Amino acid sequence: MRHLVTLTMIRDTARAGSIRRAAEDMNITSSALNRRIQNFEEEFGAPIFERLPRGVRLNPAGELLMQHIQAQLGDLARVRSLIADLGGERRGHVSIACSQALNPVFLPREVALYRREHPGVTFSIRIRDRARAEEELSTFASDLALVFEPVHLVDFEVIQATEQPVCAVLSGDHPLARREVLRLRDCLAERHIVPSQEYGVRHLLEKATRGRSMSLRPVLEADSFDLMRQYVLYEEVVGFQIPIGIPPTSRSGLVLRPLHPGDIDPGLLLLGQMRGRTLPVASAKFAQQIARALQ
Amino acid sequence: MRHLVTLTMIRDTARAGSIRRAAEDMNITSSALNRRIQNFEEEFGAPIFERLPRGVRLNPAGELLMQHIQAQLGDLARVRSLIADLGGERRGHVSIACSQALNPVFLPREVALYRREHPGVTFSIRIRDRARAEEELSTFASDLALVFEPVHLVDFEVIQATEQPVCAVLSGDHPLARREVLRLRDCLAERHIVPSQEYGVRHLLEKATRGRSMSLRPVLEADSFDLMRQYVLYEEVVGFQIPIGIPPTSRSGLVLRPLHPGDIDPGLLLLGQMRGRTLPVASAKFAQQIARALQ
DNA sequence: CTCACTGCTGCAAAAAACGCATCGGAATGC
DNA sequence: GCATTCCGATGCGTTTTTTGCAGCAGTGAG
Repeated sequence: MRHLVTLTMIRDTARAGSIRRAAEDMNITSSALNRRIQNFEEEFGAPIFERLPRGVRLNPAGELLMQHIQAQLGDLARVRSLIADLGGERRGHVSIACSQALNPVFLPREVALYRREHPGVTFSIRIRDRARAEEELSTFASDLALVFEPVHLVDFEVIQATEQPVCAVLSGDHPLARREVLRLRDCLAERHIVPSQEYGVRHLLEKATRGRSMSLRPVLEADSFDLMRQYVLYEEVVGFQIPIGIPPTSRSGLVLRPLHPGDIDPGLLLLGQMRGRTLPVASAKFAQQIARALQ
Repeated sequence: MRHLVTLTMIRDTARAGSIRRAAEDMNITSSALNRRIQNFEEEFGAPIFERLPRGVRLNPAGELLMQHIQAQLGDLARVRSLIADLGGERRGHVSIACSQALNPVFLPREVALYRREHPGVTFSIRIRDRARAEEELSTFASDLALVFEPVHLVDFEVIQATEQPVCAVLSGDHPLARREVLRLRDCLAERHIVPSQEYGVRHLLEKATRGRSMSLRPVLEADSFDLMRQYVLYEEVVGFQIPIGIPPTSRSGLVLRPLHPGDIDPGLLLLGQMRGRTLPVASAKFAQQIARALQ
């Protein structure tokens, strides 16, 4: 889109933090980019960049303009998607930021299901921790976010919510695996492994232990749920995850046991979008499908 | 804004209904405009105009695009207004579409009041009947609409509502002027004048007479409330208007008498904006002021 | 100090947009 | 039924805009 090049250049320059660097990235000379920016500022009536000795940075006006640019780009994508849709092509692109837990089962299944109906639709999936996932929405980098226990819900408009209780993950050989329901205290008495700070499961675990003469003493702390799932097969430890992230009961030797209700609060898995935004058709339809699946 | 010229040209072409005519209006040759449109359609990936033997017309895709263009232009105006505001200049522009009734007193007073505080803010006021006023909102031609008894409230987001009873307007010499409260039946027994079809007052009058053995037999039907106010001073007739449109009781010889409650429903004077839209600062502040004044 | 890196600017070349004249087609007037 | 009128499209030469190149001045790190 010819009329948007200046705007996207401004956006990329702001991201790169320097005109020269940005120019290099987009394979033009810095002078060309510099002039574009200067001309834009002149007709815009106000400077949008602060000139620093080490590069440029958006000033407050620029920040405002940047929001406008993002919104414009997003809306244009939405319009194109709508138009493709009325042509009966059902093309489009869905970008979604989601927690790691959705990785192994849920998301692959849902995406495949959707693409079976609409082969013209493409996807980008970005695995992000809950804070970053919300950021993705407000920068228009993703249309949707599917997060476990989001942090600050401003600008996050909930489309669908489901409770997900924290469960213990262990090997079938583990002594605790014989019981149907586990107490959190018993789990923590064993050797255990927990996700790192930025994840919702960890947050809920800390909330559950705080002020109850229990404490987390993990033998392993990791930011990969997949790794932790594998690890319980190698050492006799207890892991913690939410059911949606566990592959179907198979011969993997992995066992999932609910924790006693009352020992730990269930968390919320939320599907959401940027508040007030109108999503492209493809994204909106996919959101509907996921919402149904979550119920 | 250089990057918007193609978009505004497309908009104006759609309005003009023909490339040649539009090109003439904007003082360029038709070939230049034609090429712009062709190039845009090519990179957009779909035609947006239907080529007719007598000109062009937007196709469905074009209609969608047009909404996008309007939204973009509106949002850019909002951003500029925000930026001007953070510079402490308090500049901006307010465009408002309103019923004729607000003409003589209310709007001039409120605009003057606002401009006393913020001399940098300019106004456009468009007098429109209620249907057109709502149209203005959805085409982004006006930020605000202040209308008496709007027609179809979709896309019309009410900011403030006030009841306005229909009153009789007559000369001080008129026989009915001696009574404090008038019956509608008595008024219609006299020679009377009414606004034309498109106005809310007329609508309420017809609603009040329908099926009650009363009927409107106006000696004069006009689309100017000002004219009708003047006319009652020249002939012994009864006019109908809402209080907000009547100049303060003065030596004009004009008398305002309420109609008996129950004879006719009061109408609603509504201040509204395009649903879901974020208004520029100046318009939002002015809307607040008007909302207070209406209470 | 040197060095590296920044944004900025004169000038010529390349690219894009424009005006002019004209074509073919479809509705309108007589 | 034919001339007229109005429409969008297009080839071509000219004008305007954008770009690349090279070099400038300023700033901070080592």
